[in-house]
Amino acid sequence: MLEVDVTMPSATVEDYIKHIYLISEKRTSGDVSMGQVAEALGVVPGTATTMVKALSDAGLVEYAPRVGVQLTEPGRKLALHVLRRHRLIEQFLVEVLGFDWSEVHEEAEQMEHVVSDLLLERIDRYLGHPKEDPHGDPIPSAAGELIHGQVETLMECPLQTHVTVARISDQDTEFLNYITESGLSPGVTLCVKARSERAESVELELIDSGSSLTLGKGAAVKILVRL
Amino acid sequence: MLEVDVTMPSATVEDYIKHIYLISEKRTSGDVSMGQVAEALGVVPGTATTMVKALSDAGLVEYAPRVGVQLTEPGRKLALHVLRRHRLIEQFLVEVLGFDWSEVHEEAEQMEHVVSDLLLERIDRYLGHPKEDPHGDPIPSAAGELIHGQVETLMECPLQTHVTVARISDQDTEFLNYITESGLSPGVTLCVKARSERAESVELELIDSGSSLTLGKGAAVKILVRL
DNA sequence: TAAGTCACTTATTTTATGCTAAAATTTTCC
DNA sequence: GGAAAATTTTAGCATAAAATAAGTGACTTA
Repeated sequence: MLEVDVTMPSATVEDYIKHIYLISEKRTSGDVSMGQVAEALGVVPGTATTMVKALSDAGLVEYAPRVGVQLTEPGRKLALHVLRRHRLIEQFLVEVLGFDWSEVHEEAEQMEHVVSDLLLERIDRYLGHPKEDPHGDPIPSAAGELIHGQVETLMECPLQTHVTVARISDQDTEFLNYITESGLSPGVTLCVKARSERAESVELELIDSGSSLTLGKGAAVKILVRL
Repeated sequence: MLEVDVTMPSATVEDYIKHIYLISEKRTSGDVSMGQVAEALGVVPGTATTMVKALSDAGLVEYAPRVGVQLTEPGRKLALHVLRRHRLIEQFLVEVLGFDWSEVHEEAEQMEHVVSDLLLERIDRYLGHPKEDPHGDPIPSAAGELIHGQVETLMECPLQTHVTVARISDQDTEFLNYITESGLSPGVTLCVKARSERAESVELELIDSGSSLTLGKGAAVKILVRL
């Protein structure tokens, strides 16, 4: 039986926890499915099930068979700690060593599992305690708190600016299906081209796909984005 | 049977090769014994034998049973590459992030196995291509060359200055035994307090042990030190 | 020169992590 | 209600590196 040591998590364990966190960040519902975990980690579903059960035994996640997985408080702490390492390293590589932001991910992916807390705090201090990494993602604090960039609805956010879908504040399946079909899933980057208060509509451009669409006010206020 | 992949050496393989290099640096004879390897790596002799045979199959070392092990050219290249990573990282931690030289070893020990060549060269450039690490050890070049700090005999080196024993230029067992018993092994730090050309002798103080001893010219010229 | 000792080698196991493949089981969706 | 999709289970494999313990060889010592 697979066992996980919480006091000295392996790189693999850290990666599982990190990805579970990142996936649940993008979701309205609390539970992350095994399929999503497996895909994120690049393993077959059976492998993910085994590992997640081990993580559950270690107290890092709560796991409900056939429902999904969710971080416990210790798990969330670990995830944020790994993310802090990753993002501070990326920021350091870009700011200090002149890397391009597109080059740093792989490097940070390796280093995040070996840098000590001491080194991390030195890096943090050197950078002047940055709040965001080169991709604009927030850097969790040493205490394990993450200040989300401020979130606005599509009716309030600035025009002609790249924003990222953060959350859909509606649980209705029909609506969520429509959102998914329109390509407005959390994490997608878009730009509000125009907004008409009179017509109660916003015109969007999806950056990744290049497509455009128009949304009514009722829908637009349910879509939260961050800058 | 244990196998070693030369194209992507594991941290363990890198550590074995590094230690074999470091041990043979300190020795006059070319061969490193399994006992020394085992002790340096903190494993039982049987483990060292198995690993060294695998390293031999991979072409990184030449191994003669019951005689010892010696790096091949590819092995030496790898050793110097690992050492370059280790020492540049140490230098970076001290110079840029304000670490104390006594704190950096453990950290570098971990990082030396994950930093990419790209990152390493950025670090090197940032530091202005340093020749030595915080401990005074030479940093091998990217091409795999190591410029030894200049070496002088105990009859030529400056007085009242801390120097490190680099090499004993004599193969005689008796003499080497005497050197060892006197505490003058390579790596030991000492200071030449006085030198008398007339009496053909030098008076030494061993920094680590605090003890003193006097050597005749004949012996002193065989002991090479670096600043 | 025989006996003993110490270092080393060999062969075998053990431990630790993770992974796959494929069958069995649930859920979900028409 | 039955097919399809997702998930879990079972069994086993792979890899990397370590330990154990018995056997070998070579120097030492009397």
